[in-house]
Amino acid sequence: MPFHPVPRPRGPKPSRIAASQLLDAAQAVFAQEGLQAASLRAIARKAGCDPSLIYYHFASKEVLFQAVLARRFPAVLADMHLLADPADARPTALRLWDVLLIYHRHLKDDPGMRALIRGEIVRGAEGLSPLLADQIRPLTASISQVFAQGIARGEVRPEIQPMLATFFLAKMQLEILDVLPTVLPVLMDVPPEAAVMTGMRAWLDIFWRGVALDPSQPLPPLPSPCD
Amino acid sequence: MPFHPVPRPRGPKPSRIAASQLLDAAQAVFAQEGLQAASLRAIARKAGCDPSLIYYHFASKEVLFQAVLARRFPAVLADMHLLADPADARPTALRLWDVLLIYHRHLKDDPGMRALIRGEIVRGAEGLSPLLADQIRPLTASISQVFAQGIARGEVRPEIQPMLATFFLAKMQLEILDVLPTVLPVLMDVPPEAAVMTGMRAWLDIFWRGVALDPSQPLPPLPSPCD
DNA sequence: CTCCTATTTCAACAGGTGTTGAATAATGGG
DNA sequence: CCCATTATTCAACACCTGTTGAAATAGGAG
Repeated sequence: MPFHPVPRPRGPKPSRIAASQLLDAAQAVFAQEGLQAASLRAIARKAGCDPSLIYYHFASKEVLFQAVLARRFPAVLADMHLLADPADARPTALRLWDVLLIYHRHLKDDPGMRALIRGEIVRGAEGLSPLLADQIRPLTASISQVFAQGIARGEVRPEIQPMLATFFLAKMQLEILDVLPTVLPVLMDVPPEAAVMTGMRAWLDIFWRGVALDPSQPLPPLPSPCD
Repeated sequence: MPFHPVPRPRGPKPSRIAASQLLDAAQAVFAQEGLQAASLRAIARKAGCDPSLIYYHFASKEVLFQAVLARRFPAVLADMHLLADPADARPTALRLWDVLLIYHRHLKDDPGMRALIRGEIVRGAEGLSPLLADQIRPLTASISQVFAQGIARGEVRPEIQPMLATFFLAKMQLEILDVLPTVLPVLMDVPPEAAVMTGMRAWLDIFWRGVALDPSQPLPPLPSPCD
């Protein structure tokens, strides 16, 4: 004889769980575990619902993952697209600084998203790359245009491959954002709260000299994001 | 009534499986799947034995993984230590290229190892497992010495912080090794088998110009690892 | 030949995984 | 008030995981 001590009520709870809440939970778990290791049960637990509910909103784990990405990317993409405007006559170094700032602005409050992007990029091409690639491609294209325009304006060495330079600049930015606050205070005499800005400037300082047609010219003054 | 069609013989096979063979198989599987995703059954299958046999030689999956690492790390450390010899009078750019080559030589076949190092570094300085920290610290110290010697010899800009430069150089190297073969063929017209070398050279080209006292001087010819 | 020990396998455990189909409850419209 | 739709849960499936205890075997020692 089966014993059901407290047959909890089925059906919708008083407070419904919106798809956005599921996305929040999914993002958090995906960020910590990665796509492969993250379990739907853990996501459901975090969202406070049954794993099956996920299948009501999303066709599969993979679709859920893609939905998490699709929620954040358009805003970053829009900013980056704006930056690539050919009419923008500011020095290329300054525009590249803006690239870093855009990354920082959109991802600083979202360590989950950073870990997610980083993890999935690193985790290898086979499984998930196609999903992520479709979102990332237009983004890197915009940055690449800034380099191409820099070459045309005689500010960037013509041997520089815009796409490759984009890859180096963006990848490093993505990788160091998380660790700067813990690493920089150890490496240099920098308080943790200033570590991100200091580290980003130091990185652009080296990178820009490596890419500029005239590296003897110092970086222009770089505005802080609060300006 | 259970039916045992062919009760295969138990006991040792004609050719015994040494612990080193298990380590080989484990390394191969860990390399392809990573620590978490690799299954003992897959390792056993590769080694041609039963999963239980692993427990005869190693206490757990984690112990097996550590044994795989312990086999690799000392060699990297020794190479890097040799490179930091102050008597080494070669151009600093060439020595930095050697840093990249050492990383590449020792880690190219071992994404599991790379993933572990990367993960531990991201997790922050204090969270680093003591075993790994003790092995990484002298490694970064060696690279840092090369930068310091470069400054002393008037080849590297004196403003460059050796530890910070080490951080940028080594972190990027660690991060791009995995993705170059899949990313570079897309970004540039480079076949996958040449992607790693091409990408490493391009990265050092930019980085060295960013760090050098006289960036107008081009990189010296960089030997391939086969030389 | 006999026994012992090191090595190897088998079978099972307890738990986790993505996924599905049916059942159920709340909600809103007619 | 009823009824259809929507949101949610339950229970189960088939499979995979790390791990363990006992059984079995081969080879060498006596």
